[in-house]
Parts: sequence; C-alpha cells; structure tokens
Amino acid sequence: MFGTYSAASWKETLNPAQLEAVTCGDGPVLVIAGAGTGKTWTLACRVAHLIQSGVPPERILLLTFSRRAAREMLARAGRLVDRERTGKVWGGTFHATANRLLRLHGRGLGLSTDFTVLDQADMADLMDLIRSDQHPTRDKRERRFPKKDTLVAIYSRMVNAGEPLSGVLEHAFPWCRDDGDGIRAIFAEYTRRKRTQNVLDYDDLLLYWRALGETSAGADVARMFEHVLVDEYQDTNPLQAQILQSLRPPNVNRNLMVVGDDAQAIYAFRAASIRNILDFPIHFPGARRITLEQNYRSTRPILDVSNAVIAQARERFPKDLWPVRPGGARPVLLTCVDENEQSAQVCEQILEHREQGVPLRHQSVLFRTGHHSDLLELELTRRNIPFVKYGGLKFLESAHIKDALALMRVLENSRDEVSWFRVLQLLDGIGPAGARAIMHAIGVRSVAADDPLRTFLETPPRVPDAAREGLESLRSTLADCTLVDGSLPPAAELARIRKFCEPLVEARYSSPRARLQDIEQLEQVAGGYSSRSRFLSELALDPPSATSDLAGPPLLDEDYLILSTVHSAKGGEWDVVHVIHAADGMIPSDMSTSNQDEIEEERRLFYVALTRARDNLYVYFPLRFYRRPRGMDDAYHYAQLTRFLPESVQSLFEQRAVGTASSPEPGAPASVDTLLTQLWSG
DNA sequence: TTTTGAAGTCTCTCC
DNA sequence: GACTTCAAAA
Repeated sequence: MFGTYSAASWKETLNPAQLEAVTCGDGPVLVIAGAGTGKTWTLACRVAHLIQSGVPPERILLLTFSRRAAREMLARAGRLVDRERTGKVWGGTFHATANRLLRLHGRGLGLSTDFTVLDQADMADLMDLIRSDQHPTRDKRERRFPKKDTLVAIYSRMVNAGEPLSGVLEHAFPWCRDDGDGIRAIFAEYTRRKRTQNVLDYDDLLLYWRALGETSAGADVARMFEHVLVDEYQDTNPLQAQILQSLRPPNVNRNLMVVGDDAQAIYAFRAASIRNILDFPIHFPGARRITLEQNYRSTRPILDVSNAVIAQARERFPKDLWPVRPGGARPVLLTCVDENEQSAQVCEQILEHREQGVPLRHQSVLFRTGHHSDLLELELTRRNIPFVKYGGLKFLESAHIKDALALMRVLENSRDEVSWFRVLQLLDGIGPAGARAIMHAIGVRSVAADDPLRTFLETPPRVPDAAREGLESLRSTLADCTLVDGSLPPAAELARIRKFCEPLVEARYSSPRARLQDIEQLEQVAGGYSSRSRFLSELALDPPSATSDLAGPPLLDEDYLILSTVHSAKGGEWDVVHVIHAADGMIPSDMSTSNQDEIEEERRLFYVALTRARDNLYVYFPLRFYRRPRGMDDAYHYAQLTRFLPESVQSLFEQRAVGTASSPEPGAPASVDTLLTQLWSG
C-alpha cells in the first residue's frame, strides 16, 4: 500500500474516512485513528494534498513524537509529490521545532539566540550541583532529600502539566511532600543559573515557545504557518496544547489537524494528558471530528486479541477496529519455564519465520524496559543473529561520551558550569571541592567576570601536584581548539578531544578500547555538521536512538532484527512481533501498579505492543525469573501471567508450554503443560 | 580537608 | 553499570 503512485491515483488508495481527513478544508480537525488504521499514510497524504493545492511547503508545520517519525512521513509524502518540496516542510518534535523557532525569534523574549540545550542528564547534574551548594554538610541522619532525578521529574511535571509545585507533590510525589520548601529553593536557584549561563532545558524550550505567542514575534510565527498538523496527539501535554493555541490565534487562521488514539496514550509519566484530545473541541470551537476504524495492518485473530485486551480498560472511547485483511494465524502464547528458555524460544521462532521467507528486519522483539532484552541479546549474539536495539540505555548516557561532549560544551559556552564541573574532575587529584575552587577562580559563575575560558587559558589555576600534568594537557587541548583561526569543524575538535581523553579512558574504565571507539563514532556523526552549536543541540534533541544510527546508513542488503522498548516501537509495524516478559511485575511494571491510572497506562502499553503485529504475534511468559535478591528472598521468583491476559483472553491464543526446570531444552512432554497452566491460573 | 577506592544499593518508559 | 556511602590514604 505504500508503493509509488502517480499524482492522480494515490487518492484512490484511501477509504472514505481517510479521504475526508486528507482533503478536508480549513479549520480545526480532530482525527481519532485506531491502531493500524493508516494514520501515518493519511497524514503523509494530507501533506501531499496541501502542497498540490498550492500551499507553500515551508508554510506547513508537522509536529511528531520523534524526528524519525517526521522523516518517515515526509519521505512518504515525497513519493506522492516531490522530494524537493516536501523537504521544505517544517517537521519534527515540539522541542526541536522550539529550538529552531527560538533561535530565529527569541530575541524579543530576552533570549540570546546562541543558547545551549540541556538534556535530562544535564538538568539532573545542575540540580545536584545546586543541592550540594545549598546543603554543603549533608546531615546523614537526616531523612533523605529527593535525589537529582526525582527533582528533575518533579520539575518537569510541574512545568509540562502547568500544575503548582504543591499539587504535583501531593498527587505524583507524595513521599516528597514534606520537602516542599527545600525543593522550591532549589528550583528558584536552578532557574536563575540557567538564565545566567544562557542555557535552556527541554522544558524551557516549550515554555519559551509558549511565551513567544504572547509577544509581537508570536503573531509573526503564527503567520509563518498556514497549516499545522500534529501526530500522536494523545501523548501531548497541557503545555503543548497551549502552544498550539498560541500558534493558531483566531485572527490568523485556525488550520490545525491533530491525529491521535486515546487507546494508545502511553506518556502520562511525561505529563501527557488525554484531556488534550477530549478538550480539543473546547479549545478549538467548531472542530470537525473524523474517526478511522478500518484496520489495514493486522489479521483478524491478532485484532481479536488486541481488542479483547483494550476492552478491559476502565474507560475509553468506544471504537471498534475492523480488519480488512482476511484469515491469519492465531497469536501464540508461549509459557516458558524460565528466561533462558524464553530467549531460546524467541530465537527458534525468529529463525523459523526467516526460513519461511520473513526477513529479520520485518520481525521485532518488544519489551517493557531496556534491560528486559539483556539475556536475549546474549543468545542472539551466540547464534549470530544480527539485531539493532531501540530505546533503553543510550549511547549518549555513557560516562566517557559525556566527558568528551563536556569538553566541547565548555568551548561552546564557557559559563556552562555543569560541563566545567565534569571536565575538571577528569584530572587526577581534582574532586568536587577542587573543581569548585577552580571554577570560582576563573569566574564561571560571576556574570561580571571575563570569559572564564580565556582566564583559564591565560592564568593557570593552582592545583595539587597530582593534577599538574593533566591540567597542562587540558589547557593545551582547549587552547588548540580555540586558537586555530576561525572555528574548527566539530569533527576535528572531537579528534583533539579524543587525544586528550585517551589516557584518562585507559586509566579509568575497564574496556577502554570499546569506549574510545565510541568517541570515534561520535566523530563520524560530527562529520555531518559544520557548526559545533548545531551539532550539540541536535544531539540533545535528537539523540541517536540505536547504535546503528551512529554507524551510518546500514547496507541495503543487510538484514537485522529489531529489538525495541514498547515506547520506542510506537508507530512501528512488523510482520512478526514477539512480545517478551508478559509477566506481572514486568508488564505491568511493578513500579507502576500503585494506582489505577498507572495500571491503565500499562494496559494501553501492552495494547500498543500487540497491535504492532501484521501477520504473526507471539507472547512469551517466563515462569521463573531472576531478580536481584532482596533481603532473605530467593533470587528466583515464580511469576504470574500478566493480569492483562485473563482466562477469556488466553482462550484466543494458541497456547504452548515449553521447557522443564531441569533441562532447558525445547519440547517438553505434554504433562508439563497442565502443570504450568495450574501454576499461572492457581 | 580532600581524594580515591571499595563495598553495597537499586535500576522504567523519552523529548 | 551508575550512584551512594564509608573508610583509608594523601
């Protein structure tokens, strides 16, 4: 269905509801689109239709949940009109778009347009720095104060939900309720420092974009766009909804199309609110509503299971998906004796489908959290099955990459205290206290002082003997990068930084070679950029989501399996989908079972996973799994099948049980099945 | 006083 | 693997 079409014929591929969405005229439109109903295709066609109707592509704004989604959608639209024109469409996430717009129009808000962007880890580091400033002697007997990641989570929720601190603490972080004053003080200082350091965090990007709407530049920005389209609207938050309102003031125009599915809302933890979809007709009076219910993706048996799972949801908009595709195999529920058996079974099924002609890249393995695939990855490697993993532990989060980037950021913004703090502690003999002393000496935090970087290079700070050699190496590296006439291309700069890091990485980390290669990979990525500031902000806003993203475009004939968290799999579809760890405590995660809303979100998450499958769906349930021992408990636990598959839903599956406790070989005798069945239903 | 190393704890999802 | 805590060494 996604082949190439002539300009006239592609509209014939659309069903009536899709066609209505694609060709509808001006004004606000809400498209409720169930899983697999051709939502992406419809949006791509809408873009193509607008361009064909004479809307200049640069006056179309397409907001998506990831940059990858925007790229794919515009690539499809490009096949319908032409690449040259679709390339001019504004596309990307809210955050990336804010970044672009604020660099163009942020002056009126008192922003200097060469700001740097803090990612979540940077936010946490700055919070931590402030926390230890405000409580220099942490009393250990005192009750624990919220950790830096918690502080960031509280702060982000407050901003994105637009809810006062007290309310956020009460509803979402009740265990921090009594620390309100301390938290408030940290937030105030956090905000102050961000401003003096000329940095914006993720939340600021949205806040300033909204603020832009209230300035005179805001009207200009609104007028820039004739049409605004938003994908995955169910996962936007109140702040983003306000941005859309500021972007579509009644006196400019109200051309706004949002597309979403309440049954697939899985970002409440990021303050996303289903109210955005519910209240859309209130925010944009006269909104037209179109529902897409015809499912093109999955066969009936897969849809039956998915519908049965979501039907148990506490509340939802009634919406039935009906399949277009006939026939199809029953989904398979595999009860495995343990996690090793699960890994082995996944490999077996994958290879069998490949034998039957389904290449690896049309199959995927989905799981709740990044480390759920650890064992499987070992097994895949052992069997030489190539794979690419999305989501989970990210490349940019590893310490050595952050070290290298911190050096670049000091060059970019010499008042970036988080980066200085990190860079200086790379030196032997310099710990937190030493780093603070140096930062004070070169005036990183005093607004009036000269450029701290120049001070650092011109007058070397006093350091203990152990740090002398490292300090000189650091100074000459930084000097090298600044004194070359003009500015060095980012890749060349990183090459020098890598030289500096080499001895450190070798001394500090266990597998230095792999880590140095990581930095080389980063150099490769940097090769695509001519400006350091662009490189750094793109990296913060669109981090490589898989290691393969860094290795450059994979060879066309290369075949590899996709491993992904369910969150990262949103919007994807595969012929064969394997959902692993369908046990209570995994799905739903036992960190998300404290209240009904969280459980409902986990249910939708499971639904999203199931609905990714086109032809074959496998759900794996490991009976026995390892969990790090807590207290006297045994390290091995017996699990219950996920609560989202009650008896009535199980019966829609073909059920198999494999493995025995003593021999983890496939093909257990039939009697084991009944034993296992008793275990999960008893 | 500050750094450094060792032992112990706990780990979700993403822009 | 990353972070915290604690104690020894500089």
